[in-house]
Amino acid sequence: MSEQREAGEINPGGLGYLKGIAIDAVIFGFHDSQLKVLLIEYKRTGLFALPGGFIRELENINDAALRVVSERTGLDNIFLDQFYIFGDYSRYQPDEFKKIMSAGGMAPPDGHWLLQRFVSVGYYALVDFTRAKPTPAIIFDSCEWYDLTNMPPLIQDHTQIVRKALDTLRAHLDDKLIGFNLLPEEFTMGDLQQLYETVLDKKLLRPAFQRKMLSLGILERLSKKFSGGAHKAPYLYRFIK
Amino acid sequence: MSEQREAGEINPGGLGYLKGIAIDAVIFGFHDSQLKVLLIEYKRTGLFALPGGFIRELENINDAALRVVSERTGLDNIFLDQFYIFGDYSRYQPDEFKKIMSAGGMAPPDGHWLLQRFVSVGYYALVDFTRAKPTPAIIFDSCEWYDLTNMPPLIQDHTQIVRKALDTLRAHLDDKLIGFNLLPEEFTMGDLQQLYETVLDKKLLRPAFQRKMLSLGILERLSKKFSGGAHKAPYLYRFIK
DNA sequence: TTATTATTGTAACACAATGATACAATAGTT
DNA sequence: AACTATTGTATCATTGTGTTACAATAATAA
Repeated sequence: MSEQREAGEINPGGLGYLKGIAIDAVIFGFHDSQLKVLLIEYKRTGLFALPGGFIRELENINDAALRVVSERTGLDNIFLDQFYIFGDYSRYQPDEFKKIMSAGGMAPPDGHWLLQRFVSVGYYALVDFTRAKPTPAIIFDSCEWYDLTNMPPLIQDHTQIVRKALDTLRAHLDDKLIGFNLLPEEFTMGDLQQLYETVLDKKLLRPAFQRKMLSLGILERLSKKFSGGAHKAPYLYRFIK
Repeated sequence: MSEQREAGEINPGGLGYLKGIAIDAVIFGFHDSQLKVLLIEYKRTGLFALPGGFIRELENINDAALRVVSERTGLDNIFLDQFYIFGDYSRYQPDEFKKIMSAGGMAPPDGHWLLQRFVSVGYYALVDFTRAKPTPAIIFDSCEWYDLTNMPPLIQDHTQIVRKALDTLRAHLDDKLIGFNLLPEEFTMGDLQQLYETVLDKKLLRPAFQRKMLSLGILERLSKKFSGGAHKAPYLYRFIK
């Protein structure tokens, strides 16, 4: 990241990047029975946004998205899925970006490539909260986790992008079996159920949930046990694949 | 379409269109127990491709896709869904497009905007085969239906785009109840089952299929009957919504 | 050591959904 | 009026899920 140009960095010339296309990443984490989203704050603006970036001229879009998520979380081998492209003309709000660039110490001319209309490719990522290391870029004041239920207002249509990402996550949670990407390597059945209940925002019946999960044949019981409170200790599980 | 510039038309200056982004539409039809795809053939090239187009500077991407499908089929109120954006660098094959433009009577300079790298937003449409009127643009030799199982080779990655569209259609057929968009207004339970069997490429049990469909409460029995062969006549149904 | 307590793992039953077979009800044809 | 192919649906078996119940712990307290 030292020599190489960062995705979040504003490149005055736009050299080396595709114009008119950006990537926005909804990076989900799970902690304390809460779904979290990683948000960045542009320097000296108080404006919050999804981590994003641009696509290099020789780069696949999916690789650019991996790069963006990797730069913000420090993680590789991430679950990442492209879920929608946001291409309404009404997204085009150059004033907001002008403010961001000005606060960043640039006086962008009106025809600047970053002030033209942009289309955003939306990706959502599922990461292990305990392993992610939120990392701001130079032009950010911060890069931190926020409760999904307690996000600050976001620039542009980023709030709707988060909303659509959540809808997609919910729809895919069961049939694509992607939930475990949000958990650490080892976890209890209770952890897994809490994750499902949080994502789907509804209570599930414990016996049915356990039966279903075990019947899928994707869980390895580690025969180890927890040491916790005054009660029977749960088994730890690991996803096999 | 006379005054207004067509989406399929090659615009030498690229004025009025977003650069670097195109739309490709996989337009599905259903006829004779076969899934059909609408393909165009570029003039004097023998090159087949998906109907596509570009996005006007003031146009929403979804509207551009509607326009493309409408121009090729003559239909409005179409079921249309954006399913993926194809953004690999390896898609960039300027020679193929150079050939198309040359055959169209243009000698494109090397820096021409249509010879730059493009990203394609993939849409799939479900239309009533009996109502669609395939309509070529000026630069096409033809615009016709092809059996999904018997398509000519397509330019670029268009065959993969069709493949991914079909995967998406299969995944959504049941849970989004979109199949009826491929049928005419009135149809028999047998028609509907044949459609499902063709799309999913597997046999279904007649009693179970009928029970399931009727239990959904989305079918209106028209109490009319067919006059066909030497057997009991089936009811006609219509989707209600 | 032995109760106590909270929680886990799973058995057991009810109910719903689906797979599969059977058969009566036709719309023609012979 | 008998025959034939197909439709509509009843029926039963099987599977999956919702729900209740309870034995098996892992600490803590007596």
